Amino acid sequence: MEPSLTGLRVLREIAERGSFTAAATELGYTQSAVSRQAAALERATGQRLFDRQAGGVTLTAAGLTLLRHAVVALDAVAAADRELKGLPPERGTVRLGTFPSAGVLILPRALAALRRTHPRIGVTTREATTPALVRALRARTIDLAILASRPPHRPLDDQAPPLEYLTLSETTLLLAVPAGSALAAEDAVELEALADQDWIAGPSSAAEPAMGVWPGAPGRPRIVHTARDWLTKLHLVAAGCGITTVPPGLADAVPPGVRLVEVQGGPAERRRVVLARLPGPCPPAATEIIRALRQEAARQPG
Amino acid sequence: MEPSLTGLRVLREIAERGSFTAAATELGYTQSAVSRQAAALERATGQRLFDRQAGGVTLTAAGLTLLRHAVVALDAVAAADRELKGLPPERGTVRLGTFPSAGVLILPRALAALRRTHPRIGVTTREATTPALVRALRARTIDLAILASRPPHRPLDDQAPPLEYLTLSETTLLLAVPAGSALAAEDAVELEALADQDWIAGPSSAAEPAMGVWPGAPGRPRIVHTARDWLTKLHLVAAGCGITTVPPGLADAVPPGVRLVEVQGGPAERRRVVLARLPGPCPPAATEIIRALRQEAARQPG
DNA sequence: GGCTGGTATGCCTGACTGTCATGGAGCCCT
DNA sequence: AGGGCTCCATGACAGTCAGGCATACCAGCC
Repeated sequence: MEPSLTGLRVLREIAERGSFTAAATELGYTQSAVSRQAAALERATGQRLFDRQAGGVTLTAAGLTLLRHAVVALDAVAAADRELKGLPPERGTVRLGTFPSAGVLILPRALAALRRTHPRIGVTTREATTPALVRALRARTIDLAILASRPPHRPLDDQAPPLEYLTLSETTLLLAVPAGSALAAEDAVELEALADQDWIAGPSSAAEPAMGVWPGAPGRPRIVHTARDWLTKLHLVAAGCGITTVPPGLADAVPPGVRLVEVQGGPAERRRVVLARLPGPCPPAATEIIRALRQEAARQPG
Repeated sequence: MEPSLTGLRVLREIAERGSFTAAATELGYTQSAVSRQAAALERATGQRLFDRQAGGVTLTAAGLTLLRHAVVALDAVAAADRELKGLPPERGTVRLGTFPSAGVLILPRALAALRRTHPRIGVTTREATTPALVRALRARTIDLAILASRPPHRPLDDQAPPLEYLTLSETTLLLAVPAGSALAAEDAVELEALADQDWIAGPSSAAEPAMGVWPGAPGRPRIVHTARDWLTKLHLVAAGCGITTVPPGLADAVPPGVRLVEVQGGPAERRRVVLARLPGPCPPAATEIIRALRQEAARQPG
């Protein structure tokens, strides 16, 4: 037997989403259909391709090799489709994945600079969580990923081949407080002052410590709002609804009524913005984007 | 809708065989199945892919572009299959197609030389008719083809992109006669002496003038034997059953009882041995084979 | 005008690929 | 420890599709 094209597409989606169910909803299938397709693939290849663990699925080594070839095949039929429709053959466009807050300042500036110097290079971007971006890199659905990393800066997965990382900038975390509040009186506040505060956090996932709350703040954080969007969070802060953490890259973008202060007395909260890609030859369009991103990152030091 | 993998495989086979029926028998299908697959492909792409003419099928421009991508996809899944089975990933092996008599001397010597200088390069060969080889080149089922060409040396098909040709050697035809016969008395015979002779021809096809009979020989040739195999033909000559034409490359291989003579008085019968390939980058293994073939061709001048 | 290549198509069956509904295994939180 | 959640597997079923078979059709050729 032989793997089918839809089987390969399902494989790619599973690799990218990290779970059968997510892949199913993404493809418009039922979870059971995806499960069957996965089983059919394993039957066709005669090997275990998926590591079913609680909470998701990762690809085995065999699954990764099949994925590598599957991407080639799927891209070929997609290219055929485009070419037969008379569309240009997708030349030189780079697919970029970013973690949510990268899209606020670094990315648009770098892209604007790139468009000035290399107007022919096409870029598409996609926002997603860090693990989703890592999976998308491995599924070759994106070419480059801008990720956030906190110490200790470990590799983001342990699959082979290891990803290549390039640090764009290294920053320290800031605290956004309402302009009129007591916390805004000085340029820096003490860690102890953060006890008994209302916090505005990001979408809280069970695994990660809630983004937006200062790590190591004393006491139990009282999360009163959660919002994905930076602008929402900052306006909540301006409205006096709470405080939250922000990367310094946003310094130029804070609305009136919000003040950014440093936090003293705890361990320095250093974050890295990291560019990740699969090892291997780098197409020229991608190197140009990397250059533009590094230049822009250097321009606004953390 | 989307073309299926089997559809693409059928497309490749049609391109290579030049007819639905031939593709069907090759794939173990019925002709009707192939016809339906072809129709499904055209439905999926929304374009006419095949030019149905009497006596066979050629690909349209759209068919050729689809074929180009189809080959990539099919190779990808084949490579995945190999790799998952633990086989080496088919690196550097070149698929060579030859016309029947190339296999006698040029090819084995060139391959022997190549194995001495580059033992790592793998070569597979396949013998077929000239049009089949041209189609196989276009279907990317072979990488290189050794073809025979007679004047006027036109391109062997009119599809795009045009094939690249490289003349390996240019020879003049010889006549194989029984050693004891009257024709063997001199080094050369007159064209008129070829009237009223028994001829040993190749498999006669309706389209081509029978191979083996001297072109322009006076009178109607009397074909008493037909044989594909060179050794068979030469032994028939040795047995006095008739005479036939041979390329001079076989000079070293004639069995006792056979003499090779030239023919005077007619137009020179010049043949070329031509190496053909699709335009585009040439993998290093292929260039090595080309080098070996040219070297061997130069060693035994026609 | 029959014959010999070739392709297209109506009819049928078996397989496959989906959905629906249900069951079972971990993990987390209380 | 147990309830609840999220995940994957699987039995039953239906619609579709891809094959085979038989036949019709078409063009060139003797």
